[in-house]
Amino acid sequence: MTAAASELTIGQVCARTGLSVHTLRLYEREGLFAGEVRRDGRGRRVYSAWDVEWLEYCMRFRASGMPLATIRRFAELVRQGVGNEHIRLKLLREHRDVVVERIAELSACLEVIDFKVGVYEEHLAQGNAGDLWGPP
Amino acid sequence: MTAAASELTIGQVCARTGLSVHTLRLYEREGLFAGEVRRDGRGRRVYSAWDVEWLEYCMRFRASGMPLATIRRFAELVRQGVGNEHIRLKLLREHRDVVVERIAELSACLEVIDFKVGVYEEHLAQGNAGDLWGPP
DNA sequence: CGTTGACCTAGACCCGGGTCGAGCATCTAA
DNA sequence: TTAGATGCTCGACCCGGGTCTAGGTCAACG
Repeated sequence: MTAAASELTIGQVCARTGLSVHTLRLYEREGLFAGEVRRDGRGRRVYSAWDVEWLEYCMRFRASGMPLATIRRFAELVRQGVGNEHIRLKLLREHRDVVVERIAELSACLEVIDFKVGVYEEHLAQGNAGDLWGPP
Repeated sequence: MTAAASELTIGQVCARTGLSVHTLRLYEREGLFAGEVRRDGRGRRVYSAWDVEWLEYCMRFRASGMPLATIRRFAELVRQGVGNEHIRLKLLREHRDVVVERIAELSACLEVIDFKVGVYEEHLAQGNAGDLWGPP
C-alpha cells in the first residue's frame, strides 16, 4: 500500500518537480530546504506536500537567477520561524528588483538583436551583394 | 603621438568596453572575433574600430545569455565572408527566440515573486501573528 | 641608467551549479 | 532465491566563463 499522498519519496518528488535525485540531495546538503527533510525508518527521505511547495518556489527563484546561497539565506530565515518576516520581505523585494532589472536588460538586448535581424532581412530581401559586417 | 583613433591598444579597448584584458584575450583565443586581431611590430594587439563594434555586439549577445560557443559560430560565419547571410540570420533569429522565451520565463517568475511579496506585505501590515510559510 | 608601466604567453586556479559513480541496503516480483 | 528497482552516502568529475600568476619584452620617463 502507498503512504498518504503528502508523504513522498525522492523519486516521486523528482517526477513532480523535474529535478533529478542528485539535485534534490544537493539542495538538501546546501541547506535550501526550509524544514529538515524527514527520513523514514530506513533512512530514506520523506517529503511532505509543503516541502514540495517550497521546492516549487525554490525552482522559481532559481529560474529567475537567484543563487543557491540566497535561497539558503531565505530558507534559514524561514527555519528560524516567526519574527523575521520583514527580513524575508526585504530579501524578496531585492530579488524582485534584480529580476526587473534583468528583464530590462534582456529587453534592451532584444532591441539590438531585432535591429540586426532587420538589417539581415533587408540585405537578403534585396539580394544585396557586399559583406554586411566585415572589416571595412 | 597617438595612433589613429581606430587603432586601439588592448588597454584602450578595456576602457571602452569594460571588459578585462584577460577576458579580451580569452575571447580571442576562443575565436569570438570576426576578424583576426592584428598585431603591431612588437606583437601587441591592435584593435580597429570595427573590432570594438563587433565586441559590443558580442557583449550584447553575452548579456542576453548567448554562450561563447554560439558567438564563435557566428563569428566563423562572418569570417567566411559573403554568402552565408541566411545562416547568420537563422542563428540570430534563434537567439532572438531564446531571449523572448527567457523574458517570458522571468516575467512568470516575477508574478510569483510579486505574489509572495504581497503576502508578506499584508502579513506585516496587519501585525499578523502565526508563521507564514512554515510546516503545517 | 634604472625603474615603471603596458603589454605578451602559457597555464593554473576558481566558482557556481550540477552530474555521475562506486559500493551498499532494502524491498518486491518472477 | 535471485534479479531489478529504488534508495543511501561520499566523493569525484564536468562545464562555462572567467580571473590570476609567473616570467618575459619593450619603450619611455626622471
